[in-house]
Amino acid sequence: MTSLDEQILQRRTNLDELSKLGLEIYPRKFERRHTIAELVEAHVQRTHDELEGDRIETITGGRILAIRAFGKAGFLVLSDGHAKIQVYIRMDSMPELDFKIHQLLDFGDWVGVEGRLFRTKTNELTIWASRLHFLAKCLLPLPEKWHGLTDVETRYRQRYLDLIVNPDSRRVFETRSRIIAAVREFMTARGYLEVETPMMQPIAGGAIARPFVTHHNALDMDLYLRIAPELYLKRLTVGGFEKVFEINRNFRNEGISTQHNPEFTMLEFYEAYADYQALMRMTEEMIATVARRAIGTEQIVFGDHQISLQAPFARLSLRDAAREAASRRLNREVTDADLRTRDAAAAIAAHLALEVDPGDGAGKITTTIFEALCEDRLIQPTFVYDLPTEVSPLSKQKPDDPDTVERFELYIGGFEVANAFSELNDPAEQRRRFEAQLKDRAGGNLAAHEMDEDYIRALEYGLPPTGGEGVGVDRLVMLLTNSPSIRDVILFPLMRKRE
RNA sequence: GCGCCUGUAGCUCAGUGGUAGAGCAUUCGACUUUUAAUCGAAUGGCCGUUGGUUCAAUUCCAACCAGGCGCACCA
Repeated sequence: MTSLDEQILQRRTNLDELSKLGLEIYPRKFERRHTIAELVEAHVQRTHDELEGDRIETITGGRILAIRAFGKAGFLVLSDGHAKIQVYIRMDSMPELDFKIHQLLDFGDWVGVEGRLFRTKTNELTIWASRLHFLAKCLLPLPEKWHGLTDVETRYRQRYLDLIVNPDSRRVFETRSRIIAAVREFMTARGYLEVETPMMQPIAGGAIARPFVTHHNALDMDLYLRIAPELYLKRLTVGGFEKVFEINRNFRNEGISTQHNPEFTMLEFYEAYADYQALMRMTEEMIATVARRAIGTEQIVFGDHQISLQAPFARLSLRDAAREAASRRLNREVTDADLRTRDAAAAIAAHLALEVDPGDGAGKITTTIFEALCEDRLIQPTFVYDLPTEVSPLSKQKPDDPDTVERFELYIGGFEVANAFSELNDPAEQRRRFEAQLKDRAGGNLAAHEMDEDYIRALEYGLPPTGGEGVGVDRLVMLLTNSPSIRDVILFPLMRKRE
């Protein structure tokens, strides 16, 4: 028999023995007078003498995280997830039955306790148990108390174990919840309406990415899991909702990395009458505000870096960034004209040993140069603005420069956190952009945008000047919780199936 | 998809071409204020899977499975 089998058998035997004592081994409810967190918060400052004077009686419950038994007495450590408290068990302080229950408990079981608060010799806040109630059995052995669970695969596949034994992991997800609440509060306070748009879409639009395909049986229709809510949210702006936002999942059928999970959470919002400059100001305020509310500071530590999220953030044009980085790297002057000429840009990329597709134009190549040379160096929050039109099928061009759009990406910690632009609202130009994407698609780029006739029709009804933005919520959580991998901030990241 | 690394007890980790090791956990014994409780004893292994080399493989080699990191794709 293996150690695992043996330990499971022992726990089952203990459960059988509990049953033989006449207990309901899966009781239906237990009424707590206080949670453990409430007890700790209310009494952690109280001294031994104060507690003896007050005689505070409580009824509480939790999972057993430690058992230290010695003969006719012992200690349990109970957790309610937020806080821990010690319980003192004495044979002569409780009914015989309750003490027998104590002898059949295993690490991980759920119990309820009645008793009085006191402080031990070592000054630990403790419940002196007068009753012990069995609530549920943990039939499988838990990871070790001291080293905890470090195997990342088990942490992701069996997140419940991670949450039981690794308080830091639990804290990440509590912070995640606060971050999302703070974002929602920020948007709502600014008069934004929260909406939900389709996750299953007949045309996967609003981003450049490969979608997941699914099928509706009754309609016998293929559908795509959305890669972005963008085109639907802008339809709402056409419909007269001037400020809308959605916080929800997007699905992109692409590689997995420390910064990419196939499903990820995005805040996306649209504001009529705003342009990308207004969105930059709003974004830096939002990120600073959310950081303050969720973690209490704008100064964060991310890996080896100290990052200040205090507004205003740096601003850098993409062409300038690419030009300067390429000039430095090649040790010669690269001009703006070089980056705007296909052949010159391609030659520069070649010198930089960057791969360029034959179909890539000057704008795409400039973006490639930027991504290779600049992206991971943008540690402090930086708006990279004025992107090439070629890589921005839904953004509005600059009035004096049709090759450039009013768009920015926000970089923090070396990766992209947000992407925003003045929305293209000219239906004729939008049709031309879609057609360019179709050409790209015909050339084999499965991520290129499809034609969306209904979206063009919506624009024909009139989209007011509008600014729109997407914020990668998971990445924001990574930054604010100092998590190096997106999987550390997603409760159940996608894993390969295992038999 | 490519490259590098990892997989040994429930957990955390050592280790070796010749019958497999520790700590915690588990079991038994002692113990009525411990807190990584302590003390004594014991149990627990298809060394990821399948092949190959070898007298002999957990160890060397290959493929596969799973994971991590990097690249690519992208947010």
